[in-house]
Amino acid sequence: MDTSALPPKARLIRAAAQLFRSRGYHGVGLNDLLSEAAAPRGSLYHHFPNGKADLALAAATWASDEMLRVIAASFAGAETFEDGATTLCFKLAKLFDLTGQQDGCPIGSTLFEGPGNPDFLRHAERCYSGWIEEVQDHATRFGLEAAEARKRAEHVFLLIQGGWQLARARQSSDVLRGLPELFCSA
Amino acid sequence: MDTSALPPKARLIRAAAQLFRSRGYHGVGLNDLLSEAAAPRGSLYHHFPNGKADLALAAATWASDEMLRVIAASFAGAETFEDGATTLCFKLAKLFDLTGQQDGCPIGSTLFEGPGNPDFLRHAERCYSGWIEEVQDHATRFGLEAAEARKRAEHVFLLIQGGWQLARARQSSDVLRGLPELFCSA
DNA sequence: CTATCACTGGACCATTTGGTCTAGCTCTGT
DNA sequence: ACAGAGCTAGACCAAATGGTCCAGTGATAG
Repeated sequence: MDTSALPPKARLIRAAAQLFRSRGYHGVGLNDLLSEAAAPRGSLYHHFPNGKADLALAAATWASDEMLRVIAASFAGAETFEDGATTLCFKLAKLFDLTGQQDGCPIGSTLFEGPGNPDFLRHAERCYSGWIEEVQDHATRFGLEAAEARKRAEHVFLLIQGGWQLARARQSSDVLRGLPELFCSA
Repeated sequence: MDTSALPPKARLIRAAAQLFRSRGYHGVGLNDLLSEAAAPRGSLYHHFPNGKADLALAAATWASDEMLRVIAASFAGAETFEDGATTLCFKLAKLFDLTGQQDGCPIGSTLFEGPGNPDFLRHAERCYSGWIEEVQDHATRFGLEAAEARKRAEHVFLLIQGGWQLARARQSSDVLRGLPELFCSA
């Protein structure tokens, strides 16, 4: 992805999302961040007055929105709920391979570390809820009753989260590709 | 847990396991670590020549062994596989509550950050494999055929991993307690 | 043309980071 | 009693960290 044409703020967000996802919030220094984004220090603190923390929140939001788009795209051409969820798993597997096979959930990696920062956890909760609701909406669209739809959506969410974790440890996207077998038999 | 009577090496490992689990590898400084363990710097580098990295590996091993014990205990008095797995989820929910409702998987939090360190990922993979095999063994013990046992074990593992993540974001152990509903209907 | 403004560039700073080193302590076995 | 290993204590260090500050720059509005 060539980001050199984007305005600095967007470059910062993308660089942050990418780096945090693979090394975690505390694992990324401002120097890494700024050189990756090819932006000077001043820009960061102009666009994000609270510095690293603000940037992390923005990066998480951006990554979360991307994820929503992936979910929507997966279910767009689906015939059934299982069909859409399966496509989603395969898309994520492909993404996992593209990003070097060692990135976890963009939200978790970015936000699960600021101990004294309740904003981080609250934001993570909001992102995750958004994902689950998006999947749930597609489930109801396929005719599932509300409670059942929620259950199926959470099931898929949990499997994907777990799958990311295991895929990371194994450095293999096969885990993600094997997920459909688990929620289809249900 | 009173660790003041333990030898310094054990105190370091326990403190490391606890701190890494809630703040991640890079989120914990040596100062935090040493003051939590009430051990001087010299001890750390005597017992763990490679410093923080060695300690993290040791802490992960220790945490992984604890987890194996929890799994074994959960299945010990179980009548069926689902029974044991359910007990496991409830035990983990309790543990989650006890540790302040914001700790994730001890392995993931500790080992998924050292970017240039392949040992970390390999070690994580070994720990996870150990957990899955332990669950799988109990599944076969209850009469499940090998392939089916592995599938069920992986399913439970993935749900628990995902559950940890979501529980952390929601700061609620209810997610963990709701997992049995998902693997029992399968 | 010029005043204003959002933005950039980078020098600079206090603090913290992970890590080294060595003097001395405390156990052991003889 | 003594030697020597095993271990502890903490002073010390270079490098990196997140953050501040302000002089400039370029575009836009009057």
